[in-house]
Amino acid sequence: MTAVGRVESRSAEHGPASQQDMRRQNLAVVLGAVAAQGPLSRADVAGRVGLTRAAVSSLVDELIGRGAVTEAAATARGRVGRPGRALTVCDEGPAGLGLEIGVTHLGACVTDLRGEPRIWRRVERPNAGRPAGRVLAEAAALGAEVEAEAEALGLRVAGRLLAVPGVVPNRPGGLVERAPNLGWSGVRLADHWPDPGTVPEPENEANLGALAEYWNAGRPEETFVHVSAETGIGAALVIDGRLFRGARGFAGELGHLPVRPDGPACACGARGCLEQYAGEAAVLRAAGLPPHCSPAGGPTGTGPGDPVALLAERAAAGHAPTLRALDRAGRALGLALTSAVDLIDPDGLVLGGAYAELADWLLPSVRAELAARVTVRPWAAEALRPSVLGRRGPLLGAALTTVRRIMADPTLLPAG
Amino acid sequence: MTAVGRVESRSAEHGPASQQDMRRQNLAVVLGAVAAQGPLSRADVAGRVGLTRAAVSSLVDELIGRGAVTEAAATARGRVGRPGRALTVCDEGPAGLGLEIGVTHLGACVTDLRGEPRIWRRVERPNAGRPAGRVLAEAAALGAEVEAEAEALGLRVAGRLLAVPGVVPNRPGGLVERAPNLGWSGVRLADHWPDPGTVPEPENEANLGALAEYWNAGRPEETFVHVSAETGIGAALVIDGRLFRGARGFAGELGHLPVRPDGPACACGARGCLEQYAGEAAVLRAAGLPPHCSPAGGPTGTGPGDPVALLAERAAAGHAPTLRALDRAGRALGLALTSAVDLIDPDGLVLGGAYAELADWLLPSVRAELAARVTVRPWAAEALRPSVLGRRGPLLGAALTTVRRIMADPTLLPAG
DNA sequence: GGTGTTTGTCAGGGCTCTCAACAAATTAGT
DNA sequence: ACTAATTTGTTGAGAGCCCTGACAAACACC
Repeated sequence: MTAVGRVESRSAEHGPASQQDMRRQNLAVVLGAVAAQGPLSRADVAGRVGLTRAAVSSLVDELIGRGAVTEAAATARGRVGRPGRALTVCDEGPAGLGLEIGVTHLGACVTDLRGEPRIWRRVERPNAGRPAGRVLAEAAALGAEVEAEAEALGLRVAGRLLAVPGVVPNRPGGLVERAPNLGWSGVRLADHWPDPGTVPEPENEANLGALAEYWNAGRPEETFVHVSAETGIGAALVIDGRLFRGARGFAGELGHLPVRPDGPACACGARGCLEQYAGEAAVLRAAGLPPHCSPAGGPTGTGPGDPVALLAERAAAGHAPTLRALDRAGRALGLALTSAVDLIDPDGLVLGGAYAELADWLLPSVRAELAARVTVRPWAAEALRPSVLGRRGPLLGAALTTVRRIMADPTLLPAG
Repeated sequence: MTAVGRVESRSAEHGPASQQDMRRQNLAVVLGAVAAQGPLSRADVAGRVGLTRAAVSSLVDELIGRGAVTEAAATARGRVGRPGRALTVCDEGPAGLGLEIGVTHLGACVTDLRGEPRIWRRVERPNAGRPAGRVLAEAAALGAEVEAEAEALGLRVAGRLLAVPGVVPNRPGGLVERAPNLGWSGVRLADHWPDPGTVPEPENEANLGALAEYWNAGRPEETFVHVSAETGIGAALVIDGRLFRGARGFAGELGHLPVRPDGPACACGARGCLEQYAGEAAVLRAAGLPPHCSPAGGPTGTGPGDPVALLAERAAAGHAPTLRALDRAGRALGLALTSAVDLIDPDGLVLGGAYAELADWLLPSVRAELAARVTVRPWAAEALRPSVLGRRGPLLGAALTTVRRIMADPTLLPAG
C-alpha cells in the first residue's frame, strides 16, 4: 500500500475466497512472522500478527507438520511467567535450487528455508555458441550433483529455477525465447533436460538479480529499478516488492532508451540508444580495449581476466582513457535513469551485475546527471546505490524464488 | 496476473485473513459478476464464479440488503426449467460524487452504482490565482446542489472525490501539495470546506482521467500509460488495472523527460525537457499564438475559445505553422513515449486530456517516432490510441472511484 | 395434464477462527 | 521453602461461512 492503490481499493481478486485460502494466508502470515522476527513463541506470534493464541497454535502445528518450522531446543528465559517455546524457520528439509547459465560459466546454489545459501558452486564453461542441448545437459548434471549434496545435508529440493541471460516470456511453458549472448532462440527446456522430473523453470537473470537484491537488502514493499549489464543493459523493476515484467515481459529494456535522438545508429535500428554509450562493447571500445565476448557463434575466447575486471583494474590504476570511457557511460546512464525516475518515481536505483564492480567510477557521473535533471521532485543522491550482491544476485535469486514461494504459500509443502 | 508475479506468488497480504474477509471478497465477486455480465440469475452467478447456488443466494440476499443489487421485474424466460430471477446492479441508492476544479471551470458529476453518469454539471470559473478558500467554497456549493439533485433521483452519495490539477501526496490527509496552475500550495481541504461532513478526497486529475479511461474502455488487468496535458504534461500509469503512483506519488512525470539532452533550458532547471517541445505554451508559441493561461497570479483572461480548441481549428483549416508545431510536438512526444514503452512495456498508450482533441494531427508523428525507435520488441501502431473520454475523464473518474470502491468491497455500504 | 428441467432455499456438516477456562512452568516475594 | 502472580500453550464450546444433498416451485415440452 505504499504506492499503489490509494484511490482504488484492493480485494476482488476475481476468484471466490474459500476457507482453504484463509488458512493458506494465515499459515503464510505466521511463517512470515517467525522468519522475519527471529525466534518467537506462539504467544509472541499471536500478539504480533493479530490472531489468537489458539489459532496460532493450530497453524504452527501444521507448519511443523509440513517441515517449515521447528521448535528450537532453547526456551527463552528471564521473564516472569511460563517460558514460551521458541519457534524458528526450519534449516533442514525444504530447500530451493537455483541454477545459472552464463556466457562463460554455470552456477548452482541451494538455500534452505531461512534463505541461507548452503551450497554454492560455480564452474567456468564457454557456453556461447554451443548447442543448447549440450549446455543444458551439463547444467542438469551440475544440478543433480548439487541436489545429491543437498540431500546429504538433510535438504530436500522443493523447486528449481534456472537463470538465463535472455528473454523469457510471461506465460509459463519453460521457454527461453532468445538468448543472444548464448546464441539460443526458442529453446524449450523440457526438450533438452535429461531428467523430466527435475526440469527447472527459466527466468531472466536480471529479474532474478533484482529480486535477490530486494529480498536480501531491500526495504519491505520497496519500489526500485535494478540496472544490470549482462545481456545488453537491462533494468528490472521491482514495484511494491514485486517484480514487474510488463505486459509481454519486456519491461525494463533500458539499453535502447534514446539517449541522444540523433546519436550513432544502433544494431536495433534506432539511433543514440543507451547501449551505444554504456554497453559493454561501447565502453571497451572507448577505453581502447578489444571487444571481448563476441556475439553468439563467433569465437568464444574466454580469456583469463574478464573484461569487467580488466576495466576495474585499469580504472583503479588511473588509466585515463578508461576513466573517460566510464565517465561517458555514467553520464549516458544518468540520462536514461532520469527518464526512469521521472516515470516510475522509485525509492531507489540499484546498479547491479557488472555495474556494481565499476560503481566507484560510474556513480559520480550518474549522480551528477540525475542531480541536474531530476528537479521537479525530491531526489536524494543516496537513492542511487550499488548492488550488494553484484554478480551473485541472479543465482541467489533463482534459489530464493522457491523459498519465497513457499513462504507465501506453505501448503505447497506436502503435509506431514 | 498478466504481468506481475510469475516468479513470485501472491498471498501473504501481511494481515491475517478472517471469515469476514472471505465474505467481503465473495460479496465483491458476486457483485462484480452481476455488474459485468448483465442481468444474471443466482444460478448463473454460481455457475460463473464457482460458488454454490446456496452460497450465492446468501451473498445476494446481503447485497440486496445493502442496496447494491435489485431483483429486476422481468424474469428471463424462453429456456426450459424454472426461470431465474434476474439480478441487476441497483440504479438507485448508493452513488458516487465527483467534483473537479479546473483552471477555468468547476465540475460535478454523480454516477449510480452501475457507473452511469446521472448528473453532469460544468460551470466556467476563472479559478487561477483566486484564494483557495473561495474556490473550494464554490465547489462545495456546487457539490451540495448536485447532491440535493441526486437525492431527488433516489441516489444517496456514498463518497466524494475532488479532481485537482496538482500534486496530491500518497498519504491520506486531504492535502493538495501544490497546484501551480491554480496558484495553490499546501492546501488542506478540510480547512476550507464549509461542511465538515462532505469534505471530498483530493486526487490528481490526470490519474483520475486514466482510471476513468480504464474503467470505461480498458481491457481487464490492462497495463497502459495515459498521457494528458493539463498540468504540464503528465502521464498516469495503470498497471494491471491499478493506478501506480510511485513511491512518493510522482510517477508519470513525463513532462520533464530529457528529450534532447542539450536542448533549451526548462523552468525546472534541466535542459531539453519534453515540455519545451510538446507543452501547451511551447506549442502555442511555435504555432504563432499568444500564450493563454498565464501561470497563477497573472491575468486570468479566460477568453471565449480555449487555446486547444483554437489549435484544433487552425490545424483543421490547414494552417501551416500550427501543423508544423503539432508535428514537432508529436515527434518529441514519440521520443519520450519510446522511453516509456522501453521501460514499462505497456499494452497501450492513450493520449488523453487536451491531446485527445489534437490526436488527428499528433498521432502520425508520434506513431512514426515510436515505429522507428521501438524495435527490440513487438509494437503495434494501434497500441497508441486517443482517449475516448477526452477532457471528461477526470470528473468521471472522480465519481467512479467511489463506485469502484464499493464494487471492490460492498460492506462499505450500510447493511439493510 | 404429465414429465423433465432448472431455480432458489433449507437443513446438516465441515472447516477455521474466537472466546473463555485451565493446567503448566516460571519469577517474585516472604 | 512456600505461596502468589504471571505468562504460555491447550482444550472445548460457539459462531461464521461455505459445501452437500434434498426438496418444493416454476416453467417448457410432449
